[in-house]
Amino acid sequence: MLSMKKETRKQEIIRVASKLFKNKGYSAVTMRDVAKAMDMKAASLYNHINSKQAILQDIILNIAEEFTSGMAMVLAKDNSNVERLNALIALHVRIAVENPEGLAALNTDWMHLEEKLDYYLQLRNDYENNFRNIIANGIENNQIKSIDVEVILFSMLSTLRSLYLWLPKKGTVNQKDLTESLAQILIEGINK
Amino acid sequence: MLSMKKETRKQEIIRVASKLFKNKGYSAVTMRDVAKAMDMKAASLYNHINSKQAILQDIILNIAEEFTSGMAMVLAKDNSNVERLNALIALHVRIAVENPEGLAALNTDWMHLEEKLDYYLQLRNDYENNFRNIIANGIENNQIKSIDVEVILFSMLSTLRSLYLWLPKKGTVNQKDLTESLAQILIEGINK
DNA sequence: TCCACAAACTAACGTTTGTTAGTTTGATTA
DNA sequence: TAATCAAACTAACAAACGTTAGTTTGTGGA
Repeated sequence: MLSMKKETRKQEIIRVASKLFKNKGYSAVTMRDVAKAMDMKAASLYNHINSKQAILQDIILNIAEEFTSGMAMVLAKDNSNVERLNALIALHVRIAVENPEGLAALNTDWMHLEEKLDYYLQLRNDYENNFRNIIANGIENNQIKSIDVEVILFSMLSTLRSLYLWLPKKGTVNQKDLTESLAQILIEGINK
Repeated sequence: MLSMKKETRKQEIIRVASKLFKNKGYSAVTMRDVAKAMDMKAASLYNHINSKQAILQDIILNIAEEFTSGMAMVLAKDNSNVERLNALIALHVRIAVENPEGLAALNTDWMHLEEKLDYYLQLRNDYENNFRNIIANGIENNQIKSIDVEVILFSMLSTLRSLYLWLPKKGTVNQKDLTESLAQILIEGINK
């Protein structure tokens, strides 16, 4: 009976809210907007959630922690640096396919986290440091071209972090194909 | 006496506002925030600008039109497709260095354009189509690897559009070096 | 049948929002 | 000196904001 649980009303509100957040951003979405999308009155939302801010925290921190544990699994395996980069590409694709709306909130509304802002920034910073170390290690060991580490890092992260933006356009995505195409482009380049 | 004009009060407000928009987003910035940053009262802003919305339009449309004319210049020259991609990388770097705050508004707040939204989307769509055609042409002529055109397009655009995010971290940037590193990564890849 | 409880409701609150109207100030020009 | 004008001000507005309090409704178990 694994994963047969029905979505609670709270989870439903958070899911609907994250869809609205994706379109207009956290600040431009009102509790009355969320309520209308749920077909109820704004005050009724508070039977299920504590505050607007709590919705944002739930959305963003769940994903941030998913990235953190994903990175931990990548580092746990004894793979080459390039294989690790491939695994990270797959991680980003998987999360983007599963929850593009949540990723939108994470990418564009993280600065509206209040009490949890520092915690989020810590997770993001740790993640970037781990990513950076893999690239730097690859350069040291002559597996990756000797280009500015920061430029490589942010070039890869920019693409991977923007996946949520154009992934929905493609209807049902073949996750494996997309991962392979991205790996090809990000690692081997496009020049023939 | 070229380019000796002093910044008008209106331009100053728009510049200050775009800096605030970059940090918190258009919706989360109030006219009183802008006023405080200008060291005046909110009502006084209206001696110089017509509305909050007009500020956003000024910021975004100026940049969008700069991309449009930049693309036109790239297409005007009789270059190879790969050379054209290089020129577009240089275009994005140049605009990002000149006006990272404005680019932030364009990338994250374009959906809050009201009357001008359709016009903006038309410019963006045209730009993407031109970019896409260059890549498709390169594949047809065997200059670019035969990978899904959409994946290549959005991989490149994601990186170029995110430049404003991490460019300020690097202090004074050597525009030429950055352009070359990016071209290397985006076109030749990072694998050795 | 009665009770409990989840989940909706109405009504209202204090605050903040973008914006307008009318006024004052201080420097430049006639 | 008097007139002009850009650019600031004070005061206020109606609307929208997140949220709270207290109440009603409908369903399932004792």
